[in-house]
Amino acid sequence: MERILLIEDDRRIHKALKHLFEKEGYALEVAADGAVGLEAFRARKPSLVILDLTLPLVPGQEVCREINRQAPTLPIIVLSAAADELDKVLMLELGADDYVTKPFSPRELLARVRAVTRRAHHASVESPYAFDDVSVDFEKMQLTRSGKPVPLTRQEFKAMRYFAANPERVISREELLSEVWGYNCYPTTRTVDNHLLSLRQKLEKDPTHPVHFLTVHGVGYRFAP
Amino acid sequence: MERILLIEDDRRIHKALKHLFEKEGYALEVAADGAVGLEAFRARKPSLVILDLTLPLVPGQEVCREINRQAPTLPIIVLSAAADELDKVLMLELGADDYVTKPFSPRELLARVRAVTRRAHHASVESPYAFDDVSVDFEKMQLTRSGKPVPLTRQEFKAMRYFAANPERVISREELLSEVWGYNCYPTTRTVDNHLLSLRQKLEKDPTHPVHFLTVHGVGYRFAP
DNA sequence: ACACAATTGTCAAAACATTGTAAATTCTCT
DNA sequence: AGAGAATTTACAATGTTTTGACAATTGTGT
Repeated sequence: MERILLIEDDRRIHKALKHLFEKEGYALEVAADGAVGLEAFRARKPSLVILDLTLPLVPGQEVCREINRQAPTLPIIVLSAAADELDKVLMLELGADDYVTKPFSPRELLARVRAVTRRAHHASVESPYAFDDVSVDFEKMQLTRSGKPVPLTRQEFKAMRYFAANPERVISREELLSEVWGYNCYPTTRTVDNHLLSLRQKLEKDPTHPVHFLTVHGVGYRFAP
Repeated sequence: MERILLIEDDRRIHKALKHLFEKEGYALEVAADGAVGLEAFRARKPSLVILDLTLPLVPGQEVCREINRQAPTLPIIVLSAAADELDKVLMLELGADDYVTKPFSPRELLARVRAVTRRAHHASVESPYAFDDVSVDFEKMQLTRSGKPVPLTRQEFKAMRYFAANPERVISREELLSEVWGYNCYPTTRTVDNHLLSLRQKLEKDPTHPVHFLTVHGVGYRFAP
């Protein structure tokens, strides 16, 4: 999955972008200042960076130059306040691939991201998906079992989606934790089990003898459609 | 067919756009100044307006504001001579949906038109629209419930419209904010809840047990006609 | 087959997060 | 200035996730 690193201190922008980009299949990671941003860039190796110029501590220009030096091919989109009518040429020389002035619409930015990455958007598991008497519409976030709607919680849905995307493969708890729960989140392993429990109770005919959500002892779980 | 109203005094632009847009299946109507433009807007009910800022007689800003007031959901794309950032901010506040600076290529404008219409899902809500005992006329901005008129405010209307255009789909607060509230606007998410509250109170039989405006915990809202 | 260790299933309480709601405040038009 | 709308605030109500105890199960070495 495409990982985007957003280096920006305005939390409202985090919120505004987070949802849209995740809906469109990007993983958006956020860093609130330049130092954290550079660190995150090195640690997470994103496939694209969105960088605010007006950052606390380290100026955005520095960050831009540094990222560009370490990863010359990594696309960078720069955000700048409308006030500082900056030098576009200078930005491009620092390694930026495009720039957007605030205020901007999340969708405008998304369009630029698409343009810059120019990468086909693969619809991996997209709806509708079905197994047994269960059918899942990921787009609408609805799941029905023999026609009747079954409410799933957010985490259950995420887990279901991940299983659907990786059928028949054994998936470890650690993998589920990082893929479904997110990187910076380390709940007890019991958490995963409990969610599997709910999935079984909601989707298996006999929850104590699961047919679809199988456990592979000592390794993890396997989804058999 | 999608009807576009072009309010622009430069005849060369008329010519350049007319041909391309009609080839692409849009009906392009032209008004050469602001007064004629407003009249045409009222008479022809276009599904999108392309508006030049530097108009004779009535300034484009006025026209934009007026159109936005009468039809808050009608997409407006603004053309302006200079890349003046102040204008961009102002325009978006006046209700423009996108902004193209001259000189531009007709194809670029076409792309923006496509983007804006797709975003607005304009085609997918026919007016009058009806569900349950409610019927909505989005063009006249009127809503009746079992025949009796129910006054909705602007935001409520916009939200209603967005829900109607996206039935059954889970819509997050962020999506509502960026689609209904607009570009450079990041109100608290509680704002959305309060508007949902009003919609429920005005349109649900039992506002505390909504049937149409459902909440999907942890994700957002879903409209079920 | 047996005991033992490690892993997993299950439940319910606790911790946490999200949402509903009304009232207060700010904003925007007249 | 005043009315109505939009937004924020504050808190209550609700729903979800995590945790930890314990039971049940599986795997391993003898």
